[in-house]
Amino acid sequence: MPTMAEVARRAGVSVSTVSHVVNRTRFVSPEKAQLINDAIAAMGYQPNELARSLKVASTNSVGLAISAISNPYFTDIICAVEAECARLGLMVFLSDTQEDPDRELQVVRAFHQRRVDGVILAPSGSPERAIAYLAEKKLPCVLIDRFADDRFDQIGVENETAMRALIDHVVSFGHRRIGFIAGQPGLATTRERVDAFRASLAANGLECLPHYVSPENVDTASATASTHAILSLPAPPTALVTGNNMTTIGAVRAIREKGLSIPRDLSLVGFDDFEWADCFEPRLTLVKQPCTEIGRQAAALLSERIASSDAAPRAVRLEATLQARQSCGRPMRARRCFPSPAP
Amino acid sequence: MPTMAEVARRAGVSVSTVSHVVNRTRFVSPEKAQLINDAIAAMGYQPNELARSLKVASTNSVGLAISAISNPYFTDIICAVEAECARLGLMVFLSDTQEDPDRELQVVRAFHQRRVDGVILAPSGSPERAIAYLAEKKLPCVLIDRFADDRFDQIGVENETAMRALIDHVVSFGHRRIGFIAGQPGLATTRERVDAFRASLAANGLECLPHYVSPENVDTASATASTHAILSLPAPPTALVTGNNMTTIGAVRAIREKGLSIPRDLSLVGFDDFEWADCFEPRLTLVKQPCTEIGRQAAALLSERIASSDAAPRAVRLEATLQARQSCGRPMRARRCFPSPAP
DNA sequence: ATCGATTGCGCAAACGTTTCGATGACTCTA
DNA sequence: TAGAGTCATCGAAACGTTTGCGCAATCGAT
Repeated sequence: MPTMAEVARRAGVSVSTVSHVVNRTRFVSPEKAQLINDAIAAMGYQPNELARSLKVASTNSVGLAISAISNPYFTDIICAVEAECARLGLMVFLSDTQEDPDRELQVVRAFHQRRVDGVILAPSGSPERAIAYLAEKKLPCVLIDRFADDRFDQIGVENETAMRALIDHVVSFGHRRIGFIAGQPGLATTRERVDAFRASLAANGLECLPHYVSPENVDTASATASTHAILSLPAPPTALVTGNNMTTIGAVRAIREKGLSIPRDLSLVGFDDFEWADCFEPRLTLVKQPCTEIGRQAAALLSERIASSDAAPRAVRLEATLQARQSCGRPMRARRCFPSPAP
Repeated sequence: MPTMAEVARRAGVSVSTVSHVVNRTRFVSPEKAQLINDAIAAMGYQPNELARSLKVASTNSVGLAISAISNPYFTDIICAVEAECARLGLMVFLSDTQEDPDRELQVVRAFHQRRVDGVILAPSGSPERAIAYLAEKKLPCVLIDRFADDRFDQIGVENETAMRALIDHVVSFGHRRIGFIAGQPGLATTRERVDAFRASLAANGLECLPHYVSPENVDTASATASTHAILSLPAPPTALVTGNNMTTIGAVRAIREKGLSIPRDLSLVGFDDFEWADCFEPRLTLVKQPCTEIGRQAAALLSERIASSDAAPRAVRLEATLQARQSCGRPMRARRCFPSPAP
């Protein structure tokens, strides 16, 4: 593998001159420049970014630590982060923390050892140790999905208003008994949505029955089980809200297994829209998060943070929008006594 | 940021001794080791992996260049690659080539400049330049999705047998007019599946009508258009085969727009199963690719290649399995004259 | 012709590791 | 007690860059 020194020798100049033509960092006479460029081409020289990084103490790379890469919700985010980073000339290290705080710390540490310029973290359920590490090492970092540590930049979505829109939508059809299949325990997002669920119910003058909310569902299977449990209640809900894409799948499976039809027997709405949603039968009413924008802004925020590490941390909240489709109808019992829903 | 030298000074030893305790690469007396470890803990020392890599000429990192990260087909592959690499102690750089040969070359070059130990490449439609670069620089590399360059390790799936299974399945229901909505032009996979489609039809004694196959669909929108075109033929097919997940979505949309019902009016089967497939109505009959296994083996293959770069290249073909569900029925016209399909 | 400015380039010291060879301080054998 | 042999440690030379400093040559002005 040719080095600058070899290029310099071949071109009959010093390494510093080679460096300066490679980086266009100082004027070099056209003849020498030509010589050098010829030598570079002839030898197929490629600068060693490691050596450069070591010297200038900056790697032009960032670490992207995701709590569960396989979750389709993160796919678009990862994609957008990568795209924006590419635009900014940054390479991205991708790692899956698997919702495991130990692994999360390990990943952040590995990023640091490779001297990434910054980290984008979608925190696990208990990210304290990783967060503390990042803070201690003063590593530029932005948190995705929001986390209440105001020492860091954060980007997430307006869960309260989105949930409120969802509940208002459901209530407008006449539902009064509404269940909630929440997502992964521990996640800030889950907590926020549970709280918002209660608050939205209250805002509509509805009470939140404890066994109508299933607060901890780690995967589709547990969501299926929780849905079964809720639907087996003596007085089951007439509408179900799901906390994320996993729980939506789980709920759909349970409803199908019970032989119920959406929205005739039961209404179903939830969080996390996805590309195929309009191919479902019925088409699912879901809250769509601006994943691409989240990813893009996360990268942009990080890059600004890297540039000026002392600026005040910023928390960005993006708006999620309700994709009203056809999985919410009027409740069974209410069919005859309620008017048509508001448009 | 503390360095080895500072740790050494604090512990009252030489840097080489520190290096040896950090890497457990030589015996050091317990007392000194203790001193050193204390110093490391006290200063929060983290080894600079850049310097290490520069010295030992190995970065313990690999580049993963994907032609389209956002394609859900690749999500599981990326996830599996990351998991296996993590197990092997490798960090992964992720980049999206966006199906663009220029960008692909650029990405591979960036990987090389960062001196990755190897590259996993899901090639674009015309990957020649990137491939040539990899070969010239002798960068260890494994190709995902197979590509006919036997200088490299390759991993992909048995498209011929999978397509054959699909066609046999459809034919067993009595279909004789079968259309094909193929995927992205230029991809080896697309070519293989088109060929296999023709061959499988022939094997069933069926002719392949030219306007029944739509060979170039870059995204869901073009697949929708192609499907519309095929279904508007004077004698349209009674069954449609789709070449990948994108074209499946596109086809479903077109069929829905035309007001047709699956499988009553038209049967639909295709490539690329996905987690939600069983939530569709009707549940879609699809070929499921062993994505996780592809990713895992890609990483494993690469790691072996890195270890011994002179071994003969290997091509691994994994089997794809037909997930027979409910989107294939008997053709309209044949309803009355065909027996029930084979089980 | 002489003198400062300017211009184009080379030298060499970092950056933070790894690792080879060298160096004492021991212990053991004769 | 001298010499060989261990043993634990140290010093210093790499690895491939960047970049501050300085030097010779050229230039325009006096």
